[in-house]
Amino acid sequence: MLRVSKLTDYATVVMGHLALAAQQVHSASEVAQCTGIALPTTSKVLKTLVRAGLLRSARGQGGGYTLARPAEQISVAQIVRSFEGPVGLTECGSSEGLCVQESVCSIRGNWQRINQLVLAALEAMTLADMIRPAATPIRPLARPHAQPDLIRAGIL
Amino acid sequence: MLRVSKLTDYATVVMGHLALAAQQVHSASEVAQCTGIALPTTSKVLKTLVRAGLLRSARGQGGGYTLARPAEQISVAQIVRSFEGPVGLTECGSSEGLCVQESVCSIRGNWQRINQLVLAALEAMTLADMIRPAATPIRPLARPHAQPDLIRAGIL
DNA sequence: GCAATCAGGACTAAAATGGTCCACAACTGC
DNA sequence: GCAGTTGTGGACCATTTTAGTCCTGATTGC
Repeated sequence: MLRVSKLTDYATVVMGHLALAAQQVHSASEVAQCTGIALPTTSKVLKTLVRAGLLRSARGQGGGYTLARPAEQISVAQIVRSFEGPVGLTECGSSEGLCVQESVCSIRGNWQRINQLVLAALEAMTLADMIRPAATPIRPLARPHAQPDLIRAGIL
Repeated sequence: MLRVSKLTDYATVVMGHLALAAQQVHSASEVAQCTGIALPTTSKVLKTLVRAGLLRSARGQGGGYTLARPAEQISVAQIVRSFEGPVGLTECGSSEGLCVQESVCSIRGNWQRINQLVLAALEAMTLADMIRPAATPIRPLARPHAQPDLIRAGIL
């Protein structure tokens, strides 16, 4: 459904939680409790984020997780990539002989452009933006311009 | 992997094929042959597109499929929606008690904004654009044509 | 040493996806 | 009206992906 996996979704929630108290160390069980995500799953998410370099971890008593960088320097795209791999709406790379016609190939090329737009959207939003209440637009101009598109498309 | 389903991918190829000779009627087998997609699958895709109102069909000898509207009036978003349902990167609607914290809720809200950007990108690209050769194929960043799209969408 | 905590990976269950097939309905041409 | 062609709708199955759990081991602090 053109959707991000649940793990990715959890990851943004988890990262958001850590970002709210960025200076302190959070254990997996604390994060699980505060976010309402089951502990084993939370743990899995945290481990993945460490491997992706977005979190730092410390073992032993008093150990836990902290952001590897300030929230302003962590983009949603980075979080998504940690779980979904390189962002790409179509397979494209793994061609299956579909590209027998130039029409097909032009379509593939154009999918790339769409990819770039999506990627740019994910790149532009930082973790710091995510924990900011949604009502406040990050870029004041974004709203008024996006709205007409939606209306034009008959979605709203 | 934040990707559109294969059926959706096929659909853009199929729609592209029909758009290249929009005035003539294409049978399912002709489309299958020209696109290289297996006939039963092609048929499934075509049926879905008819039900979505993007194609018109005619039965019997000399029957087949044609675009319901000019290619300029068919957006990629409409094609995607036919197969993926309403575009949304996160579940959000089907809340599972994750929204126990305001931090979480702000994150959900911000996901909505990302959704809107993605949607705008899909909305902005029409079928007519898709069959136009991607002038400069597959080069990340700074393409003269992509740039205005990003600005219009409020991303840059 | 012991308890707390993360690390890595195996494993399972459930769901989504892709793909095929069939019986039927509608249309065309003769 | 009949035969052949073409779309319709839905059932069905195999495969892959995803989500989630659990276990064993390593590291750290007291």
